[in-house]
Amino acid sequence: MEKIKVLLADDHQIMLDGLKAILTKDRSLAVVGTAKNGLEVLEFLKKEPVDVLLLDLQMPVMDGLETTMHVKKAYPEVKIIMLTTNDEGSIITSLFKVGASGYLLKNASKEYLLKGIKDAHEGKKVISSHLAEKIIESLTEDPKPKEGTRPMITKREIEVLKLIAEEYTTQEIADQLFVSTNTVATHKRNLFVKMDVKNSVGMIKKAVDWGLI
Amino acid sequence: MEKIKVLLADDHQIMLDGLKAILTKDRSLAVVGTAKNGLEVLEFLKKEPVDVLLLDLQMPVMDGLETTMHVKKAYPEVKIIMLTTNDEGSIITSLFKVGASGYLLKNASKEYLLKGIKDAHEGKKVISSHLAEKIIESLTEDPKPKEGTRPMITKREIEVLKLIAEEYTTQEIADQLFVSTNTVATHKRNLFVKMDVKNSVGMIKKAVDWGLI
DNA sequence: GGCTGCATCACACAATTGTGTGATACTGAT
DNA sequence: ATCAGTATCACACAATTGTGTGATGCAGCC
Repeated sequence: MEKIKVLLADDHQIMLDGLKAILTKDRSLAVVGTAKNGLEVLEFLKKEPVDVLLLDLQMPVMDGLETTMHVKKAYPEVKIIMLTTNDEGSIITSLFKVGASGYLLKNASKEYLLKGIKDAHEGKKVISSHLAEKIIESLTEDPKPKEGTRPMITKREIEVLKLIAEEYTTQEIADQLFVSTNTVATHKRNLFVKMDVKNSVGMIKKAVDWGLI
Repeated sequence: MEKIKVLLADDHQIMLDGLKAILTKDRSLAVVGTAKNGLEVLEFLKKEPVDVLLLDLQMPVMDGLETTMHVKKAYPEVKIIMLTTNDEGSIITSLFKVGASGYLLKNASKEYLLKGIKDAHEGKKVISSHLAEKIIESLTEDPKPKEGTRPMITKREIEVLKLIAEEYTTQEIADQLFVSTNTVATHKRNLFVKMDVKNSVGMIKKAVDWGLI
């Protein structure tokens, strides 16, 4: 099988040497070059094809994120794995949005790194488990923590809410829930008060905002 | 050190036996009981404390998600790891929202499972790497791939649309735009047709979806 | 100069939504 | 046992929304 062509980019020479030492030990990989910043990466790509790009997030001149955007635009087939020391987390999602294939901590094990490169080359996304955790947490945490005391909305009210969002009339909702229109109207008015809105339109907007529907 | 008290819940006896066999081999864990559904889990918790709960997602009577909610409400300190055969992905986020600590595939390795239990016990979140990947992808994918085929909406209509979204009545909108209520009503009905909705609620939902407001 | 799309308005009427007020019954927690 | 919250319903009435139909003026376009 063809060797996977890897390009390394990091502003620290020691890091480059270390990575190179690790990667060249693996028969299926070939380190075809190194770069000290994003510009050098782009220069290199003009001359030679690359399969996987290992990119340090923190670099002078052109950092990892910016480099990723440029590279992905000009050479979409190149897989990019970002390396970082500290897991800032906040930029992770934007990183994947611009097309990165992976995001690993520099202290990842040798095996994990090698596996990551191969997985990325096959089109998979790779992340350190620490980072996975971080993402889950950011996914879990309420985007609006200001109103921790968000009014409590009951199960039945949610049902009504969802049906309203689906453009059903009060009558239709009543039929579906096997209750009278009066009941539905009551649920609605309670929702209006709880959510502090004037009408169904405001309610549905806020419900979307709150992730209720 | 105190052993980690683990409760297993799965509707298949074989699974319970298998898990028990694996877990009891680890000195730091103690399987304190098993349950066949969510109700049995709640029953057990009434009598005996548990550190970590291994929960099958698919169960009769009371499934994993529902059980998690109940358990977390009554015993918030209990860590819950969900086990599943197929990775549906869609419910992952809601799972973590209700307080689960982990989500693992049943075919996870023994080591991974044991590590997961210990990590969860320490308050970490654990997920199978497959699932992490899934999440990343769903996070990355563009939610609006077909913008071009949208009906053309005029400047004036957008103005009306935004004011509707802000809970103004037709009368108020007419006043703000210095036109008659009839005009506003006409804009509205044109919007209904163009956006293919039945009422203002549907319109605002779609408008949010389309990024119009 | 004619066509099309946009914005404007009118009038009438049906349908739906929103409000005020009060009532009953069940459940879970104190 | 009492109390708070939920869910249910009634009735009446005001306000608002949605619909059907038709009309005018104005711009930009071929």
